Amino acid sequence: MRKYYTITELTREFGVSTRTLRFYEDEGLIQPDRRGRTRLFRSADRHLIKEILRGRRLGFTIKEIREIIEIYKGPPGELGQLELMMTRVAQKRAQLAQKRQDIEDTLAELDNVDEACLARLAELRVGT
Amino acid sequence: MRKYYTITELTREFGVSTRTLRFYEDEGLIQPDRRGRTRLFRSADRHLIKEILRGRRLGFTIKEIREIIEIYKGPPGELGQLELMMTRVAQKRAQLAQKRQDIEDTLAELDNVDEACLARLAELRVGT
DNA sequence: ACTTTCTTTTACGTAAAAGTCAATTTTTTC
DNA sequence: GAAAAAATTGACTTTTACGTAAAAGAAAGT
Repeated sequence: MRKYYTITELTREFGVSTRTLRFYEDEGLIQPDRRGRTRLFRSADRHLIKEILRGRRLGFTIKEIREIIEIYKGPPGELGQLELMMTRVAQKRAQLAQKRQDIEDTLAELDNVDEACLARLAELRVGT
Repeated sequence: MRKYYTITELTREFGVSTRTLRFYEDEGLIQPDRRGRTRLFRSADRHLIKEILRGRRLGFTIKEIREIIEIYKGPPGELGQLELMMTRVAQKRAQLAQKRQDIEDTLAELDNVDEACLARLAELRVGT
């Protein structure tokens, strides 16, 4: 485990710009250390960035991503808090289930297209 | 099967605004008929709207959604075309696979959170 | 016919999520 | 310790995906 990552190391690893990481910091999604004014990212930050980008790929907004991250941070002690948390988890799970269904549906349609293509290819080979 | 849907029927069914549907028309994603200047949507359009919204939920851009739709429209005859098409299908499939993986990963993390919550709840019941 | 409710076009506005540019530090390297 | 390379901040711009408002043309109920 390394101690710190520089900003450019991470931009290269994840294919994002420094502006993007700075933006995520402004949004409170990550809190890199500072040495003077220079940002020093720990592996916790690196992991968070991974999660942010995952959320982004899934079409979650920054706000939604923040919600998810706050869930991870989360389980404090109190009972009411815990119930709230579990409600949130259930909501996110539902959103993800919807997305998964959307993916299955889309894949199914692509399967059809693929089959149609293959059928047409077969016809061509026989010589329509 | 009904012949036509009005724009507001569809906005209500899908929970989108008229502006949104007109925007999709401007973008060439749907092509409703016209009686005079009034739009008349057929079930083909209705189906396309479903697909557009599915893509939207998955975080695809309009451009990407258009690509998918054009794939569906597609299999013309020619060989080169078919190969291109199958390449595109493969690409979309890869994107969807990535998203699916992202979903599984996120769900796994939510499972952890859930377990942590349950464990803490159990502690509380015993009386920490 | 009259009012109400829809619908259309045109055009400007906006929020989210960065990109870009410029002007400084800061850090690194020789 | 000076020059080069990397990082920072702040401001402005851009793109996407619509929102909103205005003005006017149809449709439908009464």
